[in-house]
Amino acid sequence: MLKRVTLKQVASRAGVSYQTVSKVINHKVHISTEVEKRIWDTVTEMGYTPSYTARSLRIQRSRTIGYTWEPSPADQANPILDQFLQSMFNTAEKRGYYLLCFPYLEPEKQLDMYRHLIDTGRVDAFVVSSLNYTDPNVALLCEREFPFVAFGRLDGSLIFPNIDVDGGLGIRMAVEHLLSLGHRKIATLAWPNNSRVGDNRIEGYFSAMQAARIEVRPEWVERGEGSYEVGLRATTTLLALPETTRPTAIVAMNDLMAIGAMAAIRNIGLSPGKDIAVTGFDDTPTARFLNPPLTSLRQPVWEIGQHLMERLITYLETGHYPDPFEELVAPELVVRTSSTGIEMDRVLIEKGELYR
Amino acid sequence: MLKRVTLKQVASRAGVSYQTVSKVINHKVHISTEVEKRIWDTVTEMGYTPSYTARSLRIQRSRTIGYTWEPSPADQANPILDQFLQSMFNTAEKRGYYLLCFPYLEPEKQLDMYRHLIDTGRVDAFVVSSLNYTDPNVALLCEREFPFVAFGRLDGSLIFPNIDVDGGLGIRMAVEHLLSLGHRKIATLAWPNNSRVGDNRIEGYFSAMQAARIEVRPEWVERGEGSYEVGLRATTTLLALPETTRPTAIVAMNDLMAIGAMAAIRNIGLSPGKDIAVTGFDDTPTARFLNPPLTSLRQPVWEIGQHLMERLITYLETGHYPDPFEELVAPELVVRTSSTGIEMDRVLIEKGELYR
DNA sequence: ACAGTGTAAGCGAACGTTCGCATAAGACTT
DNA sequence: AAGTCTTATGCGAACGTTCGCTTACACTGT
Repeated sequence: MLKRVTLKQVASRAGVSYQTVSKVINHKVHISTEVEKRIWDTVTEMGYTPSYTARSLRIQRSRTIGYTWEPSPADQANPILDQFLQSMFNTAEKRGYYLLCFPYLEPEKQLDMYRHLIDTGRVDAFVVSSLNYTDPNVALLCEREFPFVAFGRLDGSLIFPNIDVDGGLGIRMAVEHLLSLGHRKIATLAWPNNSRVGDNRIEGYFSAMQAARIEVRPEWVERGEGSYEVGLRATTTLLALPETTRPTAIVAMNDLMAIGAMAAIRNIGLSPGKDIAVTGFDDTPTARFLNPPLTSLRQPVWEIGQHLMERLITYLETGHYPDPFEELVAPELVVRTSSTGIEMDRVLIEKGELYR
Repeated sequence: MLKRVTLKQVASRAGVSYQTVSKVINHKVHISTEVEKRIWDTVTEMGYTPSYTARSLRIQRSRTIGYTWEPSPADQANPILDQFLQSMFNTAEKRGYYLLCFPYLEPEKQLDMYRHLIDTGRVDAFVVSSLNYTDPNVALLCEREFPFVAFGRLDGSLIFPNIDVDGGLGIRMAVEHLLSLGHRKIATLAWPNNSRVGDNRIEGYFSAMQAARIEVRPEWVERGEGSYEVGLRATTTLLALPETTRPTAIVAMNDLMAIGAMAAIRNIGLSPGKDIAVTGFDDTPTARFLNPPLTSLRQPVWEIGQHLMERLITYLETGHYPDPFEELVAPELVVRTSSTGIEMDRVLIEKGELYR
């Protein structure tokens, strides 16, 4: 807080010009080993650390990357936030970068926020997530040609480097899993139309059903905003269908709707997993501990954060993005009792095998 | 990315010296209204934004606050992270500050990380959380007299501004709630000794029991590292006690152990909430959706983040902390079926009253 | 002995601000 | 009308780096 050792002080102590010290520190020049050693010794002896700000001013870079994300509603934890952030911090730090986090605001204010961070030179680039079709922030960054990478793609005219989870594939995996268990009447709890992620996921449901030559009945597709309540209500409706069309399995587009679905199943005296199969999406940490444990789809969050960050920093340092420019990764289907009815989790816990 | 408008450019266009422009922008001086208007006009016309880096270099402040936190294990979401971060971003941004987030590393490396951020002048202050008795980072900051505030207190010799949740009070509230329901044989699932937070919480159990003149039997106190498995095993042990000492209620120090406890109760054919009452701590978002919904203690996270940030920034700007220097806030007991046995949640859901 | 070559280190300038002091001009005192 | 006080603006310097150019010097080859 008090003192700050500067290049000049080090230089005068070491008996050289301060510019020479700078060059030694940055390995910019060949220098007599004797002087070099003397300089390094004084540096450590005096505890010199270059001023981040002064360096930034000179090189015109902040070595800082901006990130913001949409906060979860209070009743709903963000299952991947912690890991995603940590993976980005870690990979960024290894290359000398840090993340500047800023609040998530209403659209117009948010745009100003981005502008401000760009114009003040506070960040060199952004990471952007939870995109939707017409994301004004992405448009701004593209228009300004400001560097960024995205978690999530957008199939409009804008092109930018991104990594996305193949939600369609994930749901297809879930449906195929249910088909392999013998289910034929499979319903889905989907998001409203026109959400980028939602459309992608439900596409997997339709394509898997089509591949199995099962006609999807319109009443099997329930839509809503992804909450517990929607899952509960929609499933209650589904279960009231006549015997011939009543689904025996439910594929939810997120865990919370799946949890609601299980509650609805229990409400009418049936047993989730045994009587009606349920799957979710996200593999919320508590999914394992639900009753019954929930079959869900897990995203390779750590890898995504790491790859995004590596690509972004490579771009900042070299001026071009490494391949692949766009990457689509598969989620992993985590099978638990809610779809199979077999309580293997508990068995394994008792045998002490599940959590070595 | 390409151009940057500087003070000098604005000045020459406005026909004044660049220093004058600076003064006008910073409201540092009284100036003829005519010139002032001309300057402001050119500023907006040219889209000038002061360079954050240059300003920082000059004023020797970064207006940046550092924060890191211990990542949750993969099977356990951090229930308050999102909200805590957002509350800090928001209050910081309102006063022109941003948060720099950095990775959580092993102790020695972490100390270097803190040192580095201080010595390079990258941050003006820190927010520190999840303290334990001998936190080397806190010791470093105290020794260097570097500004910081903490989420959590430490009752050693170090004094620093902090806000903490009164975990002891929370547990006392939970125990008193159970007592009021008629329970007398109340067990607890506690953390290992010598964790700052754990010791504080269990103290509430002992004091509430003592106040009710109930002798705590040693076998009622189970300890472990706060996981689902510990909750499951410890509760299985508790339920195997002879009728006379077998607890009718279980107070867990976090939600995950409570979830394990409920599983153990179900394992022996009993019903959590009806036969054995269970309470947790943290009010994980999914707590509401468990079967039965879990009674838990909620921390006023948003207020904590906001107050911490406000106090820290006030210190940075004025040089002294506003009162109170230390603040202890009460958690809120959220009563649900796992302790009462009455399924009011479902009733209310059906009546549409719970989630207006 | 002298030009040519290579290397070690220094020098001045610049990055874009803010800050304190100097100065000019006008207004006010005496 | 000369001196003092305000007020509005300008000026130089500094914050702590990095970068490109120049200088100094020793070493080679003829």
